[in-house]
Amino acid sequence: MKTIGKLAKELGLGVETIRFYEREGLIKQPQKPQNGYRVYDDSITKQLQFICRAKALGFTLKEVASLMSMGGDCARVESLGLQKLRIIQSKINDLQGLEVVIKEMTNSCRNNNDQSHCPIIDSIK
Amino acid sequence: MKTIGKLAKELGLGVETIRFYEREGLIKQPQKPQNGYRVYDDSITKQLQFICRAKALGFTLKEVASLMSMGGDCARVESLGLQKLRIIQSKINDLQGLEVVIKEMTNSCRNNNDQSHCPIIDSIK
DNA sequence: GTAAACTCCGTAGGTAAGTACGGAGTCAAT
DNA sequence: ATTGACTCCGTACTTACCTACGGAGTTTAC
Repeated sequence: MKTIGKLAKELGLGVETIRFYEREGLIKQPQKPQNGYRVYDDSITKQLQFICRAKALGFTLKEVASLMSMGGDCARVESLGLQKLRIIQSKINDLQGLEVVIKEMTNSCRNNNDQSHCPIIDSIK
Repeated sequence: MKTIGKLAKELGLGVETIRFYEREGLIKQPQKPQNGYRVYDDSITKQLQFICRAKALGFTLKEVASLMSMGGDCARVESLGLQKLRIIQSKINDLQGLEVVIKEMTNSCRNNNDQSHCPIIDSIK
């Protein structure tokens, strides 16, 4: 049993962030004793770790909420995962395209001897 | 010479977006004749295309403003480019990591026969 | 026993890059 | 001459995800 500050510290989150997740319906407000302070047990830690991991995997908070509400509906979870996968793959593609373009640009810059203007600026114009 | 609506249409931008870029200092407010309407010549088209291209390369509007103010300082432009390149490469890395994890997760889902719970949800818990 | 640290709540602010609104003036076509 | 489209301006709203503030009550450490 711990209070919100300890929980936050334990997970590397801000107190406000935990309250925010509660407001957003990602976690439930725990029982509060006489003094009005939130008191958490260990199950909340798992839930918050779930949220953090899913976030790290690129899911938005809304999607995390969906995932959590799906319980164990494997087909639906899988479909959300596949959808994320497609998005991630297309992002990778885009970024690799950018990588090539920017590499070319900085190379042309490196080889430029004319101080009066820059091939990147010129080419982008 | 064209008014803001035509310019916007020509570039596929919104009128408000052009006004926004003006407010942000990316482009200058053009001369306005008696009626108060903005009137643009062709040089603005190049500037806005520059902005759009740089944005497509992953530069933020602030960075675009920097680039534009650098004139032809090749070394500085190159350094901004290389910095972007590093960011892009690390993003690609991260996303490829995610790709692997999500692939594994959806695969385990696909092979799951137990309807009562989902390996993705289980593993993330 | 008192000062520091913690918690409560609701609301406001911040970021990035726009997008929308409202009321007023202006221009083009019929 | 009137309708509809266009423009002006400043401000507020949007999305996603927090972060900060203010003022009050509570707990902990010395």
